[in-house]
Amino acid sequence: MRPQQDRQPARGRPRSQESEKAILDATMELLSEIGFRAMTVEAIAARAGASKSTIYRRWPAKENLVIAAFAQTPLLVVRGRGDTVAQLVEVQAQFARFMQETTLGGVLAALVAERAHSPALGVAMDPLVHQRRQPMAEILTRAVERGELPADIDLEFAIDMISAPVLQRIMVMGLPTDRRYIRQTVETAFRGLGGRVAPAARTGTRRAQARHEERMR
Amino acid sequence: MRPQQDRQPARGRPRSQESEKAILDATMELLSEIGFRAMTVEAIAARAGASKSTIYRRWPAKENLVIAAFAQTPLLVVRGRGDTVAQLVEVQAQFARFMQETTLGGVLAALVAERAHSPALGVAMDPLVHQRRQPMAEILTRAVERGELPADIDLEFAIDMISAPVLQRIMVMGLPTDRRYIRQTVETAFRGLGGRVAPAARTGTRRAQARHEERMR
Amino acid sequence: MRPQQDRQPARGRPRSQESEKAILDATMELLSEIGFRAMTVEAIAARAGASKSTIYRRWPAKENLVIAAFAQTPLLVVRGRGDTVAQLVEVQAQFARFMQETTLGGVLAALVAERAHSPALGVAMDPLVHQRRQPMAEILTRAVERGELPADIDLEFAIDMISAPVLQRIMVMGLPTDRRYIRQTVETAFRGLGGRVAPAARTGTRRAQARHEERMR
Amino acid sequence: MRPQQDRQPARGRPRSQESEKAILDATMELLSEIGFRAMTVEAIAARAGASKSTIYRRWPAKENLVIAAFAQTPLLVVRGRGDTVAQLVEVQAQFARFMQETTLGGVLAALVAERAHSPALGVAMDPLVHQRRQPMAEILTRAVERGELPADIDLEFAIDMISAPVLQRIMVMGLPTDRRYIRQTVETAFRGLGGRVAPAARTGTRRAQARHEERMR
DNA sequence: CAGTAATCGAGACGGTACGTCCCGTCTTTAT
DNA sequence: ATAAAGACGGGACGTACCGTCTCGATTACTG
Repeated sequence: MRPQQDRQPARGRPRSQESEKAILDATMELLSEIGFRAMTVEAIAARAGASKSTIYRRWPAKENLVIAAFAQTPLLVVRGRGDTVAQLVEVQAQFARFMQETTLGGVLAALVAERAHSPALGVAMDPLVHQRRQPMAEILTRAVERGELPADIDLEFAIDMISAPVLQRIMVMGLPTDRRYIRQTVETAFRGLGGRVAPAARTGTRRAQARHEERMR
Repeated sequence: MRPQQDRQPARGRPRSQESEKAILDATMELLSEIGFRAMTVEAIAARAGASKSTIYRRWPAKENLVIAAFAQTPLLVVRGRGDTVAQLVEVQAQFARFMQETTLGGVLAALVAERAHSPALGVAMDPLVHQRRQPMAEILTRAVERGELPADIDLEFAIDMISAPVLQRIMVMGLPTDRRYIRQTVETAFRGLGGRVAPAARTGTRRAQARHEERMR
Repeated sequence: MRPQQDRQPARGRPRSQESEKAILDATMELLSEIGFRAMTVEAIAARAGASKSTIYRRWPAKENLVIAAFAQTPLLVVRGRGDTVAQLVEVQAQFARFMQETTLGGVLAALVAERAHSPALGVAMDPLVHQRRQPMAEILTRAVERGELPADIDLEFAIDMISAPVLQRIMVMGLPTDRRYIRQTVETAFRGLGGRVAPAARTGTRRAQARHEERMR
Repeated sequence: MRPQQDRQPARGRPRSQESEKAILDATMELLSEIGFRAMTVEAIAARAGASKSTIYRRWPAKENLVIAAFAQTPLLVVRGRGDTVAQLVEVQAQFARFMQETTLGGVLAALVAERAHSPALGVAMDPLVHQRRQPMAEILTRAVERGELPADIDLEFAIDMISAPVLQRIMVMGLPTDRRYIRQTVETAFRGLGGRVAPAARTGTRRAQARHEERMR
């Protein structure tokens, strides 16, 4: 994943960065328009104004090309504003918007499906997966420091709990997912993980739980 | 999903039920061995000892064949034993075992990916998705009746919260998933949803939360 | 080279004879129009209204396809009329006309060039080569029987001497070749081989033929 | 055919003569080893230790490169020794040896095939063709002067008759060709052309003809 | 002796055709 | 009417070369 070895001064004609960008852009466009399986390398080359050999010189297969296209999408940005739940909702909402606006939910599913029978693909995808989880890890770490979450919490597990419902709804169920749903999942997971939800963030579900707890006493 | 039944007395040679079974079995085997994309209809026909036309006469395309193969897998069984969390854990564990033993996690991902660009496939898959969620709905309904969960809970949302982490871990992350992880997710989600966890089911995370709550007071 | 084994009653859909003919015809047309190297299998398929797989199912490579196309050209016909030289001229002229009208001289050269590095191609071409020489062998045999040529003549060598100049001029030199040139080569070779050229036929087969027709009345 | 000479004193780095020789040598080697069509410019460059641009700077296409490689082969040498037939046999044998030792028969065929659809190539090849025929023209001219051949003989036609059988056997038929065969063809053609064969040169065929002529009387 | 200019190697570029593979359909004989 | 067999038109695959085009590094002559 390192950019290059910065070794020998690069002999021969250097690879065209314009071509590379055009190819990755065309890939993202076609991915959105017609999906992973229907997308052909020939169509990518045609749209990018490049040749097939230029594509295959860089990426050994369609999967790797798609991963590279994904990798150049903007990272999720963590804004330190708001309480922990609000920050988590923000990150999840960014992700949800990206997946739904570009119909890339299905692409991720396709990559995931391929990975089941191609270990190399798994290795190539790992950095992307962790990149997406990193912002949440930071938010949760700060929450632990502020005493909003148990000190001995398992971060990876916590991220699973918070992110899984949104990912499942978008990618597996293919259903539209709005901010209200995201807030609900984050709050429920946060509470289940032992988090202290700020009173101002209370929502319908929150109130329902409060009523329920009252009855329990 | 059933083929044409209750029709007129069937003219000509009747369709061979042996062939149909052999085709579906071969499909499941090949799905497990080489995955959805690498699997060809010709390979299925060869392994099943059938001809391609026999396959295409029954299912219009590869996706539908795979759905049919999935549809004949055993349903999840709900055993009324144990408390609510134990029952949910049992159902999830059954599902996890099935997905991991047969490497069908990737197949589900492939179907999901295809559905993104094929509405017809979505329609065909819906019954399967709901079938899998039905046992959990029953368990949760009983839990509400016993007062273990808020009366106004959104059942579909609750199922999302409980099932998503396991599905994500198996299908999206491709990681092995044991009963301990399943128990942890179910407990955390159950608690987040306002559920009353039976004392005997306490685990590490549960205790950590207890300690945390103590400190919070 | 045998037509078929006439074995098992041919299961499955039989190969289309129309396709086969269309492919061979398209091959001959393209061969004449643009030559062997410039001719692509895709162009043949397009013109024949067939698919590439239909072509590759029958012939493993372009060379074999071209040989097959050649093989369906009409055989040289020996007419027993006239004296030996006139018959030889007639056969050579038929061949020359065929090679020049269809510009297949270059194709034969291409096949010959390929054969140098492909023994299989040599084997495939052999029958064609001998087919072309057979009529001349018959004419020469009759000439020997009539005492017009030495009894112990080497037939293959004689054919070489008679046919080589015309073949060289058309194929190697690429020059137009008329009946006068053909007559000259045949007479010269025939004389060199010890043939007795009928005195009356010297200035032209034309007069010999006139005499022959007189006798016919 | 000479490159630009007598021009201005040449600015910039001069072309490398070592590269040029290495390229032509590599071309001849590969032609012999794998033939014209299988030979790639990249393979020539690799073997010659040159780059493709160095090749294309000198020759516009593969065909021209091959012609250049041919052009540097040694010319046929005429030795004035022996009678006319012996001299002709010597020249033909030199040519046959060269074609057979280096398997360049096939290369010549490939060039000939290309020329059929590329007039420019024909022009480029012409000097080579005439070079090969020139020694025979000289021998025949001397034979005419000595009265061994008719004074009104057509030189080009005579060369066709003498050289065609050997060329056909080597290049078209791809058969090994020994000195005996060459002598036979030259004698037969020479006799057919009205030549007076020296008594010492008599061979089997010659004697057969003698016997035949005897019977004719 | 510092430019200047053409050549060198390397290798990426847009193309084009290759021969293979599989799709989903069609056509045959046998049951 | 359905079965197995297998040919069909179609179209994408990934590879291999084509002949062209940058690159930085040489290697002469020129001023």
